Parts: sequence; structure tokens; C-alpha cells
Amino acid sequence: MTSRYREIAEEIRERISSGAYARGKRLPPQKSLADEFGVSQPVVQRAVMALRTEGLVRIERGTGTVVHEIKPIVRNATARYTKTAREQGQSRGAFATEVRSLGHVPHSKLVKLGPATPPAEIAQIFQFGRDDIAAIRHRHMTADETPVQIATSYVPWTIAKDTPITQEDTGPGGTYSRLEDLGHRVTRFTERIRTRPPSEEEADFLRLGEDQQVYSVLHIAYTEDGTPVEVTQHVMPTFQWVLEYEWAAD
Amino acid sequence: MTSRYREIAEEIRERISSGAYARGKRLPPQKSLADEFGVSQPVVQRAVMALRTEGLVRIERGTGTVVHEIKPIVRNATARYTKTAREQGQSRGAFATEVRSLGHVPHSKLVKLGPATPPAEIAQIFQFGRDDIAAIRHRHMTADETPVQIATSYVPWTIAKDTPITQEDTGPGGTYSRLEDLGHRVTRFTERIRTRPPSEEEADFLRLGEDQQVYSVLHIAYTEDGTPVEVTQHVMPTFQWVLEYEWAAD
DNA sequence: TCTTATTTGTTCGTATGTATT
DNA sequence: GAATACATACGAACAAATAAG
Repeated sequence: MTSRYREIAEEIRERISSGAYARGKRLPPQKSLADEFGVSQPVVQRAVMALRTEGLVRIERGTGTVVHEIKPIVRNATARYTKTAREQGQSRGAFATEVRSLGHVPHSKLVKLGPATPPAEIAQIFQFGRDDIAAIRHRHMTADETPVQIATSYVPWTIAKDTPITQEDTGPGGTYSRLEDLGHRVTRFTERIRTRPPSEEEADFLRLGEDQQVYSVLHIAYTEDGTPVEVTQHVMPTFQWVLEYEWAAD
Repeated sequence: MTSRYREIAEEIRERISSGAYARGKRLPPQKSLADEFGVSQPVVQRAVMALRTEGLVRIERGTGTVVHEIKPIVRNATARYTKTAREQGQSRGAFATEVRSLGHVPHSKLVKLGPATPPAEIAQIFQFGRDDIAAIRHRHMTADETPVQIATSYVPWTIAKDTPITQEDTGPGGTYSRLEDLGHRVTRFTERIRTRPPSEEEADFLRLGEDQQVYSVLHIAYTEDGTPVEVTQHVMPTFQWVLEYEWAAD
């Protein structure tokens, strides 16, 4: 039952973990691996595919196969939404803290900003009608130049209109602090996690294949009376993240 | 860039979602699909492999390819550890509730029970020395005969010894209620989520391929003074579960 | 019950295609 | 355009599960 391509995959796995193939560097070309193992190149191709599915390597067609360098980043959901976390690091927020704690340099780029019609799933949460719109913030995040997350935030336009929430810089403490200023103090959060293959756009930025998976974390912030005031969709390669939660019993 | 096997995978995906290939039933043999699409049979094989990675189908060698029937089960971590959830359904616990709410019949089988040395990762949480052991409960869970989860619980033997925790039936409210009886009231939980390929044993019971992924949820229960008293490792196919969390701000 | 044939999925080598530098 | 590196397709041979005898 154990096939040649599995053995080769296992051997390469070991060479990576032993450091023989260094993180961030290239694997030997599939042709030379094929010669070394005495198999044809497509057999090596298949072994490498398996490693990519696991998130161990990234394949760059025409160039080579790169061993992934970033260790999983820990995202502590409970800690990241405290006021302290949001304000620290020159108002750079929780993501910066998470990435820095692993010794990497975080970067966040606002790709899209402005009012728009949210996708159906989001609209439903806000109980939107046909014409309702939301303030949208769409960001691409990297750690040491490696893309690691896409986040898209939504706040009902009736709330966000003419406030810093629609600006590039939302100010100290971010969106949640502004919502509080506006009398919408957030008291409760929910998150819903699932995994799925990346969309084409996501695969493009995150440099993923369709055989890989991303976490889709749907984060909802509620005010005291149970009204959802902010929703964020986080999309992250599963192999690059560890998700943590913490809560009190009963 | 779009290859034949991707097109075929997409076509089969559509036939599944349109109901042309019904859930729980078999796909046509790869040979006949190959004839229909005018390609060789290994090309179909590759398309089917892609669908398996996504969790859409299960391949039974020598028999055929089955379209998965179970919709994702929602695991609300916050709700499942309340006293009410643990006691309801004739002390069948949270898992039974989760599965029943989707209209399926849950079943849990205790595969292993008794004192043993826990794996290093668990031992470290309890700050165990070389000789310390734990009461272990290893369970296989199914929904409508479909395997959906493996859970392994650990309680330090010094606590669990000579208590119902080491019995097959831990009584109403389960382990947590017994811990409370013993003066170890649990007040806080943490969970750490990651995804990885299944181990051989896991793949075997959960009927997964090595190209698929499982959630590994490490659940830790702490008492008031911060001592971990119970740890459970949940292993679940990612495509079969949605994970939910809920917590209060600050 | 054992053996064999058939069906169905799996693996590999050769040939060829496509992307990147 | 040439060289390099990964990607795809096909045919043939293989292996597992089941059913028939």
C-alpha cells in the first residue's frame, strides 16, 4: 500500500525538518530529485504536491519549490479584542502584536475602502434590506513580506457615515473605540470558524493552490441590546495559523 | 492554465450540488466518466482526488466513490460546556445535542479507558514528571453511522483515582460534575485549534485520505487557582464541522 | 469455504505542454 | 529565443474489494 511517491514525500519532509532543506530556500529541481530517487519526474511532482497540500512548501511554476519560512502565528481571539491589545504598538492593533511576537515584521495594506453592498451572508446578519449598504474595509496582511491574512470589515453605513470609521486611519483603538464614542459600545463577540478552498482572488494574494485550505473566521461584534454593529471576515491559510479561545465556565 | 481535470472536477461538483449525483450515493465508475468526458481514466482519478481533498466525496477502493451526506455539524464551544448542555439528553452530553440538532443519530463508543502515560504535549500541560500518569478516555463518535470525531480526555490520576471518572459511565453531568464533587470546580476553559493531516489511526476510523485535513482542538479546563484539571484532544474532519465561540468584551 | 473473475480505484513511465527567467 | 522548472495527459500494469462459482 505504501507507494513510491509517498516514500519520497516522507523523505523530503524529513530533510526539511532536519534542516537539510532550509526554510525559505528552494528545493532541488524535480528533475534532479527524480534522478536521485530513480523515478520519473511526475512521481516527484506528486510527492511535492502532497507537501504543498500540507502547507510545507510553496510551488512557483517556472522557478522552483520554496520551503515555507513562517511558523504558525497564534491568534488569541479573546486577547486580541481587549482595549489594551487594540491600542498597543502605535495603534497598529492585534495583528501586529501577533506577528511581532514571533519575531516577524507585520504589514497591513488597505486595499479597498468605502461604502458598498455587502455579500448576502453579511447582509443577513445586519438584517439588511435591498438598498442597505455598509462601510467596508478590505485589508491584505503580511508577515515579513509573506501574505498571511485577508480581512474584510463591515459596519452599517447608517452608523459609520461621516465618522473616522470610513477613513483610512480610524484613530487610537480602532473601529471599536469609535463605535463606543458613537454610543455603540460592543459588549459581546461571536466567531464562526470553518475551512474551505481559497477563492481565486484569495489564492492569488495568499499564494495558495486550490488543493489547500483557508480558515474562514466570521467575527461579529454585538452591543448590549444584542444588535450586531460590526462584522469581520478573516481569511487565513490554515497551515499558518493557530486559533486560541478562552472563556469562563457558566 | 485551466486544465481538463479541473474542468471535470468542476463539472462533477455542479452535478453534486444540483442533485444529479445524490448525496450518500455513488458516482459513476471512473471508467465510464472517462468515456463520457473523452479522457483517460487517470484524468478522472485526478479530478475525483481534488473533490476528496475538499471533503465532497469519499473514495472506497474496489467499490466506488460516494458523495458525502452529512452537512457540517456546528460545535458551539461556549454552549457545550454549560451544565445544562452536559446534563441534557439523558446525560448523553454536548456531542449528542450537536448531532441531533441536524437530525442525525449520534453514537459514542468508548474505545479505551484506564490509567496511562499521556503524550508529551499533554504531560507538559499538567507539568507531569516522568512517572506521572493520567486517567484516559478515548472515544470514537459517529453521526448516522458516519465517523465524525475522535476525543481523548486526560485527568491526572491523583485526582481521578477511585472515582467515577475512571468508570465507563461517569454519571449525570459527566467528568466536570464529578470534578466539582471532588472539590475541583472548573471555572475557565481554553481551546487551541489547528489543522493537520490525520494520523494513520485517525485516517482509518474517520475514513480520510492523507491529503485531507482534521481539526485538532486542544481543550483545557482550569480551576479557580489556575490549575489544569482536565484536557481533551478533539480530532474532527474539517469539512464536517463548524466551530463557534462566544465571549464577553473585556 | 475457497478460488477465481470482475469491477473499481491506484500508481508509474513516457511524452508533451506551459510558465518564468 | 533558449534554457530551466513545474504541469498535464495517456497507456499499461497493479492492487483491493466484491461477487460468482
